[in-house]
Amino acid sequence: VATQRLPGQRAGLSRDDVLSAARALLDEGGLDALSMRAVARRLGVAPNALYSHVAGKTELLDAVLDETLAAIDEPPPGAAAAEPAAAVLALMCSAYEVLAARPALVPLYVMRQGARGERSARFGEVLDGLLERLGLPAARIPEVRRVLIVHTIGFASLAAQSPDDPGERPVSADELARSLVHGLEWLLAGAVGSTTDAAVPDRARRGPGHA
Amino acid sequence: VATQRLPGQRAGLSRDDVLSAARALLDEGGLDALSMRAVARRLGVAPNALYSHVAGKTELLDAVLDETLAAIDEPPPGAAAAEPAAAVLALMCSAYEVLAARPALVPLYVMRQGARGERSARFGEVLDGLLERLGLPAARIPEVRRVLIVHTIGFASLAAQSPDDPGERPVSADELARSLVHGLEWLLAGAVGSTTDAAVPDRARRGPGHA
DNA sequence: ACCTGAACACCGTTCAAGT
DNA sequence: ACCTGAACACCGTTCAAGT
Repeated sequence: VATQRLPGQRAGLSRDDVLSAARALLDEGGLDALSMRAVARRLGVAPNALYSHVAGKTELLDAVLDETLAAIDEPPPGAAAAEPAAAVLALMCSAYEVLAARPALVPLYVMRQGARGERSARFGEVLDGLLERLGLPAARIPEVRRVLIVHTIGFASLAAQSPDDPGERPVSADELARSLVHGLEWLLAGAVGSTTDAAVPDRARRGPGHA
Repeated sequence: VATQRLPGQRAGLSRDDVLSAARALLDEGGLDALSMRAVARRLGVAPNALYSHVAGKTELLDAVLDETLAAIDEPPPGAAAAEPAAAVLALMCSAYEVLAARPALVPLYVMRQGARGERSARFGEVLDGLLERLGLPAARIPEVRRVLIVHTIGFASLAAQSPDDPGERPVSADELARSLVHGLEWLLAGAVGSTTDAAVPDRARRGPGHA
């Protein structure tokens, strides 16, 4: 992108160029590597050129974060209707994987209120729909949504831990994923059980270890 | 602390002075307000003077974080033996309150692997002891510990959200605390239930809403 | 041992100016 | 509308020097 330009010539930058450069820096060097000046350097422009396409660093980070959430797999409508509990598990696991794949973003997701972009909103709506289909009364849905998301993001942030600290036991990714699912099942069973006692299928109670 | 000094005179700084200055900045202006130079400014010394008492910013933050965890209330040995489930709830609620009271530290706690100081280690040991007393087999304790801590830190980070974003519904502190406890109860019930089905007392199943 | 002056290599953001 | 030069007010950290 850094083709030599004479002074006064346009760089032909687009907002997407800025976002992808930011994403690339994030993946290569983590959150520390992502500075406005580094993005500009990578694009071959002056640092302040970015402000024509982005309001500031915060907006840039929010955009990258929300864009990332687009990769979350929504459960097919059929599965949502037939097995809502399994669909919740699948949805949360997908969110976990998406965030764990871009570890540097997780602390950001935590620092903010969980991102306010449209992808994030969509994720919440899909989850709410599944919880409704599970038979939860509308009044309990915000709490259960909160609990499930906190759990999932929390485990994503565990998975995102940089291996720069060799002193601690690493906790294999496998073990972490199993704990994630176990916790989700316990939370779901508790949430549903505190309302009706027979609304969660057996397989969401036993966990994958017994499959 | 910033008494006028002639050049060449000692400032009489101690490591504790540096830590408390850092804590004060953190409480007043959040994580952004805590810079080495700001700490030095507040103490009336040159920025590099701090490096005589602290290895660097990271070590300083770790020290403040771990010191904060000292405020977590350990359950009295009697309660731990008689009502281990209730003791777990009390322990986690105390940790939640301590972290929620110093909101700026929560993202840090999340970004690191949950702090590696001795207070943090002590917290883990106490929790492990309670889980053992609950009747959990040793092999399942790491997982349950992980799940409970992720849940608690996650809710602390929710509670720590700065109110700088008036667009979202605030979610009252009360509502948040209730969700925290509900989630803890669900997780405990699930963890214990997946082993023995009668080891968790009724009150840890019903939740505080029915008290 | 503890502290300062000066410096290095960075930041995010703004302002005025150019095309 | 898009970009640059220059600047402002910051960072964390290091090095040599002073007492």
